[in-house]
Amino acid sequence: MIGNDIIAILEQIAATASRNDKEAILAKHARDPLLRRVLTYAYDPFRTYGLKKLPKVAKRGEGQKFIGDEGPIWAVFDALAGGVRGAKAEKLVSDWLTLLDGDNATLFERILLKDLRCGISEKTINGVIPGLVPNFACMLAHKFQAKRIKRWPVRADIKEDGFRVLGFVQIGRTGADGTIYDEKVGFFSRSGKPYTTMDHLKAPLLEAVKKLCADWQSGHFASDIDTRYVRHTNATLDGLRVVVESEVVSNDSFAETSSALRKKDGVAEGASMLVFDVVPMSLFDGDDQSNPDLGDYKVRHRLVAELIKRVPVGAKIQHMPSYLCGSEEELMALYERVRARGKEGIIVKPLDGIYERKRSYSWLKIKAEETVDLVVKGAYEGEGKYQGMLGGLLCDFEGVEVRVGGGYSDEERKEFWRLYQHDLKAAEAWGCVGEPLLLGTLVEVEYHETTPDGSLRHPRFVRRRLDKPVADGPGAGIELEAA
DNA sequence: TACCGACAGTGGGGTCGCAAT
DNA sequence: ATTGCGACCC
DNA sequence: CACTATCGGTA
Repeated sequence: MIGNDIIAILEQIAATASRNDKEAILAKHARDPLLRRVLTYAYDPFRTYGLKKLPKVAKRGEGQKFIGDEGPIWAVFDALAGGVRGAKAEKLVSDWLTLLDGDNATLFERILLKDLRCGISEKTINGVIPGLVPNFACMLAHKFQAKRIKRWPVRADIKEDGFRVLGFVQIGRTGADGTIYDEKVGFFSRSGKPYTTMDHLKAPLLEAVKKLCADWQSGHFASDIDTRYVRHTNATLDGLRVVVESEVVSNDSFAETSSALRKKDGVAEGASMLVFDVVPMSLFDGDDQSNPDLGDYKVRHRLVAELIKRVPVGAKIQHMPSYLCGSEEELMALYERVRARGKEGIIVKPLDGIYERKRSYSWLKIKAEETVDLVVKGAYEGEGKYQGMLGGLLCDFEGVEVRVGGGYSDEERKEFWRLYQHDLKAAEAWGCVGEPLLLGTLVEVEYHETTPDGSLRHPRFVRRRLDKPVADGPGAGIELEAA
């Protein structure tokens, strides 16, 4: 196949809204090497190209093409993925854009933007061609709904406002089949990106896991641990290859933690690792999202406790506090207590819950939601499927401009954009906004919390408040943004 | 038949590194 | 030194 | 992180 064929396939996939049809088209061409390479280069999250806006060039009608899955063009992607940036990168891209013909240039652009624009992504692709696109997944929570709780009591873990860190810990050992497993520890984010600022926690964590496994295999405390889990951990290497699930916080502030963890050549000295789960690493090896044989949360919670007991003194590795709750009332009372202690909220987990490598209704998060009414100061257009309608509203929050870009229905995006255009025209015609339809009106905005800069974290539109008078009178304080 | 779970695709504040200015 | 962009975290 | 829209399997 050549690039033109790939574009034709992408058009076919884009043309149908049916997910089954998209999958069928993918399946039909699943063996084509060019398609496979295109899908991988576009959707592998570990390949980034450093360009979100592509250089404009005068395209030729006829020119170079993608031919099969080989050729010099792939070196361009590899160079960008390898870190080539700036003018050098821009020249590479614009040179190729002038060489490629129309379809092939389009394909080139879509891969670089990491969006083939046909309504498929890593999940659908891997569903049809298992393992084609590299990915990483860990367990995540849904918003709390009481009806999701099937049995009481539940365990409520504290939810810290920090960073999810998964520690992959492997103890050096020769396996039954002779495979040699190195001794190593790696820290990763919830999307599988490595953290480099917590190397000082590797040795103590490794030490704790080693002791845990030694005591485990000597039958030290295994008698009261779920037999399924013991069988797995003793009969396989899983006990020596574990993933330690934690939240890392530093200096009691999300911004501080963010700064400490992102520094390129830094050590997050103040970082505390709050461990809330331990899972056999084998669960992360294959495509399976879960394995009921790997123990329920009762077992894993106990394992975390045993692990933490074996952490060398002084190392900032602790057990995330958690509490048993027997009713919804107890949950809410606990939530209020932890909020009063400055924590973000709680994560509710069933005692018999298995670890699932996906967003699961088994974990339910409760966190703060605040509401405020804001004056609309401006608006901006959306992108992609929201072109020609509202992208978001510019709102005033105590003198700080907050962009509110989510929460609208598609109908509201169209309507608000119309109203905004009307207000702009009126202002142009009369030099002022006479009776504005959108500008100067109130909208209710929900958010998580205020930020240190005085803005809103996670702002989203709830509804208009035309029923409520604007504090300073209708249309007060309107300034149209400069063109 | 009506509901709901999984996906895709929009959008936010804030932090860093890097390249251009 | 400052600014803007891209990648990531939430 | 937050949200909405859609398809298609389930209840």
